[in-house]
Amino acid sequence: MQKTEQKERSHEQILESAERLVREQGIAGARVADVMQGADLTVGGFYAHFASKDALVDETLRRTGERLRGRLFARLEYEPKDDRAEMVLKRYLSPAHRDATTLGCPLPAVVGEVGTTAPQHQPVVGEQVLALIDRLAGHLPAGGILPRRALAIGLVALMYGGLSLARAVKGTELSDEVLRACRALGAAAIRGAAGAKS
Amino acid sequence: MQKTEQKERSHEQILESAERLVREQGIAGARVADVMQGADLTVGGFYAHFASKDALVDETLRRTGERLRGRLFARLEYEPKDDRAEMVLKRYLSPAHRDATTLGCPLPAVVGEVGTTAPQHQPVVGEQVLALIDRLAGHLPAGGILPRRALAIGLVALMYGGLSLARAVKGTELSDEVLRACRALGAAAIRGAAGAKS
DNA sequence: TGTACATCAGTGAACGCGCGTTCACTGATGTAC
DNA sequence: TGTACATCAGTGAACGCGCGTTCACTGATGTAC
Repeated sequence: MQKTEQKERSHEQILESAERLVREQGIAGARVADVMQGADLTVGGFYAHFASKDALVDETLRRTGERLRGRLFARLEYEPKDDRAEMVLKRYLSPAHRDATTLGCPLPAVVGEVGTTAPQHQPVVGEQVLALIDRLAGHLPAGGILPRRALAIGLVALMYGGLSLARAVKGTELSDEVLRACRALGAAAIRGAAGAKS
Repeated sequence: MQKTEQKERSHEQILESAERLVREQGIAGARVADVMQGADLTVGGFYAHFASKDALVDETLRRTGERLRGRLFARLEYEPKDDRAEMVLKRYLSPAHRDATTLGCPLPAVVGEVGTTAPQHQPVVGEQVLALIDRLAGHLPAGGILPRRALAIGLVALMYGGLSLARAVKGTELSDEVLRACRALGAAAIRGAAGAKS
């Protein structure tokens, strides 16, 4: 194996390890030494790949955001157009997504930190939230009770809020109840908007 | 001043300092030394008042939760019954509440941590979320498109999610937009439920 | 009433630990002649 | 083709710092006689 090739592989593995850890443990919880261990490397080598932990976290947030959107909006072409937004809602607010902490949406783990102790990541998180809103808006009906974009924003807040609360009280009855209630409220909002259209 | 009286005063001041810091900086960000400094005391005295930082945080979360509900549901008797839930929604999702980090809802600062690195506070957070849901449910119409409790849960997730996102992107256009969109979506859900009733 | 002692809230320095970051070094790979 | 040297990804120990917690001590307040 070539040297550069080897280094790119390591770089990739560091990022993948970071993606898992940030989703699971948040920003502060994803320690550099643990990230490197998860990539089968030792701490010292980290700074040959990234300028700082903050740089790694920013890159990681971009990638987890992209991957989330990829999974969330995948294979929608087989669904009727009017059902697609609700499909996304159901995927996001599923028990499977709540429990898949190493794979799912990173927002529940990081939004609170960005609002408090990690404001340096605000730009990236802003970008990712916007990207999610735009993508969802593309599957919503226009001319409903709410402007398309407003509905998309509200739904993203509902999804993020519901998933975060469900994860925070994971293991209790309330956790499943939160997911169900948010799916129902979101679906009603989407259908209400579609209904008001005709 | 009597000794016990003095100690009670200090205890109270420690708690008030912790309430401010936890809301502003989250659990990890509210350091024991800073909490004590905020109460005009030094670190060493802390353990005469609380068994551990975790114990302080639990107590703090109970108190900030109670205070939030007090403020959020205050003076509603002057509003028409049907407008009360919407009033609560507007108070929670106001720019003033977003900016009042030392006084407002503690959930945005702590829910993420409880879901990741601070699961020991799950029971208290669960209690507080439930209390908020119950209180809000009391102001919602029965017999709507969603059961009262489900609507209350969905609204709490929407409010928490909207406020958290608005705080995370504070200072950008998106921040105000999130608050507005969530208010609109929540209001539509409440009115929709009320409308379906008659 | 005054004096000696007991109590105890709070102090300040230290402890152990974990974190992000740095750096001298290693050893495998690639290059020059 | 073989040998000497250069490169560089990764190692592992150390650095400085900050955290939660502990503890010997202080000094003001309260009590006994």
